[in-house]
Amino acid sequence: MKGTGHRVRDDHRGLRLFLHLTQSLNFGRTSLDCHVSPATLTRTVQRLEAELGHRLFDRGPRGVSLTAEGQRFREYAVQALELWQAYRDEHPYPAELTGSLTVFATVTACQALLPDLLAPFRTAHPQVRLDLRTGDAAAALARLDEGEADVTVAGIPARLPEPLAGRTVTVTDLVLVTARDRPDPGLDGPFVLPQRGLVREAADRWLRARGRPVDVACEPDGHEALLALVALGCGTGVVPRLVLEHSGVRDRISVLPAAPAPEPFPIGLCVRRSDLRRPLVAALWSLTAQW
Amino acid sequence: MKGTGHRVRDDHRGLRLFLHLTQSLNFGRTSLDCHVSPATLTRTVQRLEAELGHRLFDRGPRGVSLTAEGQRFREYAVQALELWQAYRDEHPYPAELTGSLTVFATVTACQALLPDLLAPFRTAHPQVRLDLRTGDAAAALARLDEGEADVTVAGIPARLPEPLAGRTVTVTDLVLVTARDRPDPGLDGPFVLPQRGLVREAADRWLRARGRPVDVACEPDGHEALLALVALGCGTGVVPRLVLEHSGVRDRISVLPAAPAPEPFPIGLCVRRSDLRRPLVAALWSLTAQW
DNA sequence: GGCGGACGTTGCGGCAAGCGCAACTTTCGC
DNA sequence: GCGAAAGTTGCGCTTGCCGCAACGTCCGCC
Repeated sequence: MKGTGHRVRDDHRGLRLFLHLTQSLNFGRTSLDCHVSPATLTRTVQRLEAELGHRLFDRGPRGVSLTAEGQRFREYAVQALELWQAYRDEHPYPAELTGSLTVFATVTACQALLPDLLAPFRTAHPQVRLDLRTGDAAAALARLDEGEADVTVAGIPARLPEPLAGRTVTVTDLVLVTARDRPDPGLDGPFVLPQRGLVREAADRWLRARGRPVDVACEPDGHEALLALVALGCGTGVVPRLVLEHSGVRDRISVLPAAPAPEPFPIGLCVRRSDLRRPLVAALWSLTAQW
Repeated sequence: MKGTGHRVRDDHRGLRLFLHLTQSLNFGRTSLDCHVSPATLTRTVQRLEAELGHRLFDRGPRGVSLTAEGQRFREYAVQALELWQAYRDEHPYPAELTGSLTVFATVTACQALLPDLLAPFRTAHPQVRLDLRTGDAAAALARLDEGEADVTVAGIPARLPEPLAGRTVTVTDLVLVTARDRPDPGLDGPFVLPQRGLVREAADRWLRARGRPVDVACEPDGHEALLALVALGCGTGVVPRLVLEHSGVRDRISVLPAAPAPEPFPIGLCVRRSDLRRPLVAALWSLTAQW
């Protein structure tokens, strides 16, 4: 599959992209954070500029900056979205929705995010049966594809496979951890890394950027297993900070200062785009706060 | 050519259709006034309702009525459009646009509408050369098709050919007229009707609705010619009220009371949809008030 | 001084959103 | 009962918008 056309109408996506860009002032950054291709972002802004008849950004070689017209349009965009949100807050999806929704989440997400994240939806639609499955973050997107889950809550890659829509709910960062009561293996000691998945990829990038040979001592499957090995002194581990903070073994682990700041690690909701039409999914989507 | 897909992005069309419908409470009426097919209107409302998760209208056999949620959404729609309009008023298309625009208008439109209609555009963009052509209303749309005009100001049919976009600027009604100083030929006397065009079609419908045999005395080409014949006492004429009011011979003509109220006659702007992307056309479009 | 990477833009292919036409259902009036 | 009127729906078609990948440009770095 190559391109997709617009899948589901979202009248405000252009405004949201624009607003994010006014803050990041960096096309690549916004493109990653909002899970759209750079081409789409460029064209979305071009389209806005054509409709308005004004340039919104000055693209200098030294980065982009907001023009005066862009600033005024930013005010409009903020107000328009607030107006919409006010309407949505007052008139959410009708209660008494029934049916069931299958949510797939990582263990960490269950502990750290799910309660707060789903509370508004649960309050509004107590009749809806929520089936919650847990598992490896790497399996989350596959579950969506296979139709075995309607929503996932997990780390999400910057670029999603095409039929999916993602929304970042929070960001954490990766931390390097060692056993607290063991001699410090340091940043050159053996590493304990996840076998696969987003954390592994991010860890690989980070380690490669340091340019030193890496000794991988073991590659457990799952964050809890990884932390257990680290607590046992098997080496230096890499995990999202959020995982560490909610771990049962956090008392036995300490965080190493990381030389180049590790990249932020986005965690969010993911659904099939086509499902945004289903009332249940749309209700959940609209009842979860935008990051 | 059958369907068209959406031609030019107009984020607010759905809201405008919805608002018109809240006032007419009649799908057919709104469909005609806004120049969209009944199917499109139905589906636009259905789409809104699906996105919101609420029914906006109750479709009873006895006509449609706004639901409570519809009323609240109406407030939102009004505010959203006002916000947008406020932005547009403050930041119209940039001045210093140059180039030329060919406007085609009927004689009546030139006299009655053009000055007020184009004043804001002229003020904002004095550099733009305006080529004004006049002619038969029936020829207006053909001129657009052939690319010989960029904009027309004329009576517009309820259903436009596909590649065109129309906007009603004002409405007038048809009136029956006779020579003031002649014996009244009455409503059964000979008629003077335009040879073709929208007025002829509307006149035919009106006459047919009365169900009496019609004696057409002459079929001049153009409203001014028609009024001249009427002033000469050739028979009873049918013209838009606006034409009569701006005619040079209006002193010699009097209006007959019409038995069934004649249908309103919309007059407006018309452009090629694809041209809404061109800065000049877009500027003109955005600087003309919505009816 | 050339080479590589970061950053934004553009050519291209493709999917599906959304349009109008026409047929259909339901309701009301004569 | 039959026909007109009003809204909905099946259908085919166009085209807007998406992502991919190639491209141009500018910077820093050895």
